[in-house]
Amino acid sequence: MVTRALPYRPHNHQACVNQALDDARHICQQHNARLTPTRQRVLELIWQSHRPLGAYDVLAQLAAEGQNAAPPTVYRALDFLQQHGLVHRIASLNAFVGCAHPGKPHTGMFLICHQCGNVLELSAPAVSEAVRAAADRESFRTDEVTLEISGVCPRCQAEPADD
Amino acid sequence: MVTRALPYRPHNHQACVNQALDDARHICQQHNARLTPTRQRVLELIWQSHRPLGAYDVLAQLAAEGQNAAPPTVYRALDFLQQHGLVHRIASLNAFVGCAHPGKPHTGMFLICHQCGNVLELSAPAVSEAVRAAADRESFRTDEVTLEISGVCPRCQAEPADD
DNA sequence: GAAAAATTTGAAATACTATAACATTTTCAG
DNA sequence: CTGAAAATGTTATAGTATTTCAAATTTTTC
Ligand SMILES: [Zn+2]
Ligand SMILES: [Zn+2]
Ligand SMILES: [Zn+2]
Ligand SMILES: [Zn+2]
Repeated sequence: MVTRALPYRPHNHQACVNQALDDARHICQQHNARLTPTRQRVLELIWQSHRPLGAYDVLAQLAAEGQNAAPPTVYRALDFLQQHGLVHRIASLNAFVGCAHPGKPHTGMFLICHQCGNVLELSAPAVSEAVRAAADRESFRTDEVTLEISGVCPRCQAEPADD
Repeated sequence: MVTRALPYRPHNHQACVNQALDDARHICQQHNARLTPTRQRVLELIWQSHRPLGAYDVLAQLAAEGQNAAPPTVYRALDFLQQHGLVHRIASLNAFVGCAHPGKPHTGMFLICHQCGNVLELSAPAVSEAVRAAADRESFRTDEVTLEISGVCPRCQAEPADD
């Protein structure tokens, strides 16, 4: 298992980006999918930090770079990246974040710090198991799980809390 | 504990509505909050079924009844109802559903059938516990949990599945 | 009960998020 | 090369939510 940096701790983030791009190239090759320049650029923009980015934020940055971009440009790229498990959509924020465990099957659980905005994606088998069990008990067939925890990360808890 | 009807089974739904209104009156009294006519009407509209309703659906129905209503009218009422734990927002649907356990503290877990659209709100202590434990392990302070399961309810699994 | 304060509602505009529809270009297999 | 498939460009529009300021209503205080 690859150890990943904690989003809210200072770290060599360029390593995160490089890893994400490597993973993406790998996965797209496996899937016979094309990581076109736009798709790759959107992925890079999403990975510029561990904070979820809105589609229109991505759009603004693409436009600033002189790219001919309209909303569908971004949404298509994001759809593609989601489909191949490279980014996740955070429903409670209407925003997108890079997947921390691409390739591995996982049901994401997101710890969202509403102070610093960073998101940590956990894979918590015990939680997934409990969710599955609860759904089973109702004879409910689970297709997708949205699990987003909003709160305060350790780093922000320690800080003076300016607001 | 009060037993509630299962959303996707035929039941005397008027009882659900009456219960919800009774609960609302009770809770608002306890909170020294005013269940004004608009707020009550919005709650009734939300409770017209166990399917989440979009804010603009509520708006359309209010308008059809001749009420002078604009988007803020509805969003204000929904905010109020959420604040007092009478309705929940389903982030993955941008829609609102009546709370099945008003008054009792609970972290909702929603089983959303994407075939019939009905939502069952579970209180699953084992899941809540697992979520809390996973967050604790990361020293993350949990404020809000969004847990939405999309899938197929027992009734729709049994049916021929027309689509 | 009247005046002041607080809460709620009305109304218009606007911001933000996402998709539809169709034309054009690029890629790739045969 | 050529035709089919995939990806992108472009314009318009749909859907969701908030900002702002004014007016009305309810509650509190005197
Ligand atoms: Zn990083
Ligand atoms: Zn933080
Ligand atoms: Zn019912
Ligand atoms: Zn169903």
